[in-house]
Amino acid sequence: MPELPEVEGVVRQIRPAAAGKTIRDVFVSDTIRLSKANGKEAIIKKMDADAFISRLVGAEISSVERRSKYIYFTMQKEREFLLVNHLGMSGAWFYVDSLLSITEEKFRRHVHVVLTLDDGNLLAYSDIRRFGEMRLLNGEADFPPLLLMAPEPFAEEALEHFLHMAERPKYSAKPIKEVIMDGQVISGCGNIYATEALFRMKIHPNRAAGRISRARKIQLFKAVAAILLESIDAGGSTISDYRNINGESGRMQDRFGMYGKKQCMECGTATKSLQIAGRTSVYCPTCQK
DNA sequence: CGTAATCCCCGGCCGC
DNA sequence: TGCGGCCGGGGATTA
Repeated sequence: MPELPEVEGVVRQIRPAAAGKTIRDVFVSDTIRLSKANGKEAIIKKMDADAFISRLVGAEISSVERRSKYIYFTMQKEREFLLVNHLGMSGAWFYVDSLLSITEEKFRRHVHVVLTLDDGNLLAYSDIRRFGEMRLLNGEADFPPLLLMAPEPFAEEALEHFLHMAERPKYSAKPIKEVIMDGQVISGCGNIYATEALFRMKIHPNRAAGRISRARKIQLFKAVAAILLESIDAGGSTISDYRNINGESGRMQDRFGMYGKKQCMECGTATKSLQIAGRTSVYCPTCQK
């Protein structure tokens, strides 16, 4: 499940492959077409497959950037527009000369969008569970949730934003884990990195945000940002379906102290898990208070 | 208008 | 081998 570090890795690989290239052709899978014909919003949002294709064909990809867990492809055609992609649970990009070059069958058989570039290669989007999204926008304002995202966690104003948001009344009674996973509070921190940051800080995931001192909140925010950076350096985490565009796995999962663990890596106590905001939250009942 | 709860998009995977 | 149930990011919808 790609979070900020995984998306960053993908963007760093897509950028040199895609930037400056022009899209010659676009393929959308029959699965997506059928799903949309049945009234579902499968991957391609708010637009039918043919409109999606005709808007993209002939566009030049002028830049590829990450914003939170989203990938922004800036396109130039008659006018500038954006292709905004979220990888959801299982989205993955491949830059290949042929779909047959995607060696892992479970990725190859779930390729749903293919951009044929003017260098003859393909940018293929695979999404096993189809929780990913693609939107064509004239700007962020066309999709208001983008405007509400917290600043990038490494931006100077991110800490102040975090404190301001986390101290709002609506968050004070909520479990701290739910608060740091809220994209309007911190960008890009999902279940994995929230779990790890709380473990490092020895904070119980269910502790009410309002019952954590400002000093501890500052430390917690810094722990989240540090772990995200560490993971970027390690090539991200590979949990189930994440691959980078070369089909490679990351290494950050080898450094987890808590996520997916049966025993605490610090004290050996059996870990516990509970549901917070609908997500499994693992913690050490001895270390985390 | 803001907030909270529920629904939904899916197939790999696990346990029986 | 078959099959039911679980899991989850986050927007949309409903209350």
